[in-house]
Amino acid sequence: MTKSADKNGKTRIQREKRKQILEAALDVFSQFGYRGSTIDQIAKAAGLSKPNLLYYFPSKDAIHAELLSGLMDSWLDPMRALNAEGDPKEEILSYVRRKLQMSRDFPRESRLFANEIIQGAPRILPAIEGELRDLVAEKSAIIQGWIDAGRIAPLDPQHLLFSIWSLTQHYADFEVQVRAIMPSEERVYPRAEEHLETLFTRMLSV
Amino acid sequence: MTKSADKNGKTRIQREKRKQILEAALDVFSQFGYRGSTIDQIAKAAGLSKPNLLYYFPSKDAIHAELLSGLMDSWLDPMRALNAEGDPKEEILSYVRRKLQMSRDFPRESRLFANEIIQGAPRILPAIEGELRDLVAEKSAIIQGWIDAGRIAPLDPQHLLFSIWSLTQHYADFEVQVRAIMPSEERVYPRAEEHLETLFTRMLSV
DNA sequence: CCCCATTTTGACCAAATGGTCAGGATCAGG
DNA sequence: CCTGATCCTGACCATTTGGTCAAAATGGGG
Repeated sequence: MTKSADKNGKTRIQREKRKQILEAALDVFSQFGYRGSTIDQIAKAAGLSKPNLLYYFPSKDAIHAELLSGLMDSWLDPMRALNAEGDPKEEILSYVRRKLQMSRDFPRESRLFANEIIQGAPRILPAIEGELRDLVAEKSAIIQGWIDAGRIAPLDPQHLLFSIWSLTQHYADFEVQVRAIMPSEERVYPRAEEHLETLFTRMLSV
Repeated sequence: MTKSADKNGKTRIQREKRKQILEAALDVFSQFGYRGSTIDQIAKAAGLSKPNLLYYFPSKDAIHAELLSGLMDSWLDPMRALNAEGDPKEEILSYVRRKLQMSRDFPRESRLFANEIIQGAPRILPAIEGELRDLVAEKSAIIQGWIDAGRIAPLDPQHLLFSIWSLTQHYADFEVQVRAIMPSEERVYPRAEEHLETLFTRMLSV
């Protein structure tokens, strides 16, 4: 009890290796989806043997579940920050910018999520029908309030949110396609940000 | 030579069964991705035994390849129809409407494509870097021409095309999420069409 | 209804996959 | 530097998977 089981219930090695494994698993799962990925692949990517990996996680499923559960929360953060008290147009534009930043900085997470949804969300449907749904309801109401007050142009708040998601996540999820079409363009994201700023500015102007 | 090998080089049964198989494979591949799908799954969905399926197609890969190659072409059709001679705003809006219709009528095809791209487009990268890239270049030039003529508001033509793709395909690829958030809403697509019409109208107005 | 081409099947195979286990290597506190 | 806990490995196992094959069933033109 003295040497092991520190405050976290884990040793230093456990913390390090678990992080390594999750990092590798993110690489693999985000590219091949759950069923298309193998424990061996993940183990190799993490620099471990398969039995060694299974010493840290009980199963393939457990790794995937841990990744997803950690993801959902941070994924919703940019939307949570949407503040009813702020300036409507600026609030929405900030949300778009934050979301685009996440596509740029965490494309693997975006693809992991996309894979899960496309395949019918077998593992996170509850979270979508719960947390996400509630959050959407809350923020839709705020946006509707802005519209009713004549502070932004009228539109469907829920579809506005869908538009924000699809426009921003596209750059991460379909990165290969984007790059194939603008190969020389190093600065995809700055241009994308400009474009989306233009788009939403025009769209929201009364 | 008399009884078999009609004009198509295939018998009636071959034509029927191959169609059945492709139909079933579309169901399965679009949901689980290539690596996540099994021949047995497809065979069962098509009402055949595995060896019987393999009598009609030489391998799992061949089925997938045939689906994808057939897809690429029809996928680009709506963009091909974009006509430099037409009214700019109406041309773009028609393109959006056609693309949204495809999401509504062929969601499995959309997801098959999305799966392929997310996973790095291992099988259709050439087509993307070829046909698609050329078509984008061509249509971007047309749009740029409209902008230069002051007929639509200025914006980045390539990113405009990305926006059209992402906004419309989202309703097919993330259908589960959309439905989870608007479960009561039977009329997702009519509303989506209205929303996108509003969005692009505002965006393109000088 | 005969006969050959076409279609279908069950049995089979090698490789891959998720997971287990006993024992050996290593680490760190005393 | 000893000792028990932690960490790691090779060997192993059952199941799944992509694919083959010989032989049986079926079909349809003559």
